[in-house]
Amino acid sequence: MTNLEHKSGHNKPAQEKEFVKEITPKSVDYSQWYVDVVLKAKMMDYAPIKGFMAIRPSGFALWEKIQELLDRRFKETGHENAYFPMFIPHELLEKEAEHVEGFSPEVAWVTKGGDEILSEPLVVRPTSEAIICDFYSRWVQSWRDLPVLINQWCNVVRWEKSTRPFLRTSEFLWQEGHTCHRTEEEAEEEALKMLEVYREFIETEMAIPAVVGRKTEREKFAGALRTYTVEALMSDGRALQAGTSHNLGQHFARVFDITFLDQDDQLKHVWQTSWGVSTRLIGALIMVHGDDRGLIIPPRLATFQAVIVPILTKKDRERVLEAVHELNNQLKPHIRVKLDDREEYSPGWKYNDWEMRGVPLRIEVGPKDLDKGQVVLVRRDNGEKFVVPQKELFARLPGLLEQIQNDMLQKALEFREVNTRSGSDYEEFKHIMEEKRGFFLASWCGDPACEEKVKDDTKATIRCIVFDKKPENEECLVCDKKAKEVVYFARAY
RNA sequence: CGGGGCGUGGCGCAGUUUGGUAGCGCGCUUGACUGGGGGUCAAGAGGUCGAAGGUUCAAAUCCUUUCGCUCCGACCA
Repeated sequence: MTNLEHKSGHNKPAQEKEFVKEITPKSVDYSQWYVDVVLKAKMMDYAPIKGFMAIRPSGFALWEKIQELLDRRFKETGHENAYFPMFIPHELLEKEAEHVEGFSPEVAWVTKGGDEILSEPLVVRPTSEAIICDFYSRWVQSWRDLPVLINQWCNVVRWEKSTRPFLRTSEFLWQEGHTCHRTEEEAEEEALKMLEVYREFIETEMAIPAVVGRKTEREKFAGALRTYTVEALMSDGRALQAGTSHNLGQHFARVFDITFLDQDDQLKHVWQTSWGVSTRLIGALIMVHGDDRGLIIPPRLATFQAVIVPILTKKDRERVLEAVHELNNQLKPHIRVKLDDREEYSPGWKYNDWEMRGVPLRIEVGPKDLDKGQVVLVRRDNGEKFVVPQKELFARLPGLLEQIQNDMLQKALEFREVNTRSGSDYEEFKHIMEEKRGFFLASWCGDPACEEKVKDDTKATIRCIVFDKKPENEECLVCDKKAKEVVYFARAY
């Protein structure tokens, strides 16, 4: 009941007491820390329905930023946005056998419209392959109609048994790209291209280093030929699937009859891909960068990159206010800045509040600073505090924000490297999965039985099969057969 | 779906063992003094104790049923 002691404010070191007391320290209870952060930073609130949530403005702003930055990349790679219905006739979902088997346990049903019982029950989309393929079967006739490169931003519903804010909710927001191609090679290229878009986005904008690879049969998308994945390591040593890209092959094209007449006068099925990332990315952001004081948002993704906190004393109130308003106006064209000139909160209160919300940089301006022609800067990521002459501020800010972004990535990268281990000793592996977690790079024979055994023994799963890397004459980590693949193991969310 | 924890002012909790006038902290309101790391003082507002049924002179407290949340597992973005 350490947790309760903490919450009621007892038995805490004096040092900690100075800071945000509503947040349970990571070291005490990681899950509780996560929940405290999302609630206290006003990212979300629980809905009156299990597994559902409201995404509050400060959480949604992150999603908007993610949308903006990703959507730009989708457009650059030739994709267009569209929108498809939220409801899918059940018979459509049923067409692809593997697909329906994978999703039927978690679909939500609509059986009534008003007072009338529907003759054809509908399901709320858990993903849109089925309904989109139904459209594509009509839209695609000729090789001239290919490729189809469409994306949609929407919500989906999966009736989950256990849910956690952002990481797994029954309804979540995402984007799903759905493409059709003339050849297998082209589809494969598309699937890998979008995987790389995700990886690059997550690393560049979110400052989260990610490993990419292919999913095993056990872990792949229901109905896909191959599934590729972007995996990130959270600060508790568990892996999180941050994005997926599927080569669907012709599985859906066959059952939905998506055909085109090729130049050689042959009627052929298209080759398809689908790929997506969700609001789960927000969960990843929190768990990769956050600390005991709350969120830390990388500057490129931050709604506010810097917050100006004036120190308003009775005597100097007017001139400080005037100065910060001017500073705010000067900075506005160049960085996303917020002036917190509320007078009903003390500066110290604001420091804690903005730190909890993860604003990358704080700019303090008080009477002493005005006298000396300077401002005080405090970095959220490492707490570093330094004085900058006001004249230099303008020139230094962009570089400083970039520095913070880089340092955050570097820190996450180092964490991942320290927590990526490898070896061939199964006992050691079990021990590491139990004690330290993190990624474990090892060789695997390809037998699902070994994969299953690992899961039973350690709760870890194969997160992905590493691209272009084959074991050299090694045995499988689990059995004594010859290894075929190099894989990352980890306990996952 | 299994196992644990929890439902009491907006939030966090005490009170339940042993039935007897609903309490504390934070937040909120008003005012004054304050203001460089969650300020101080004063005066206030706010609760059918998750719901239903039962036992009793009397139920937050005992009994039965039920609903919800949450954590951990099994299943999944």
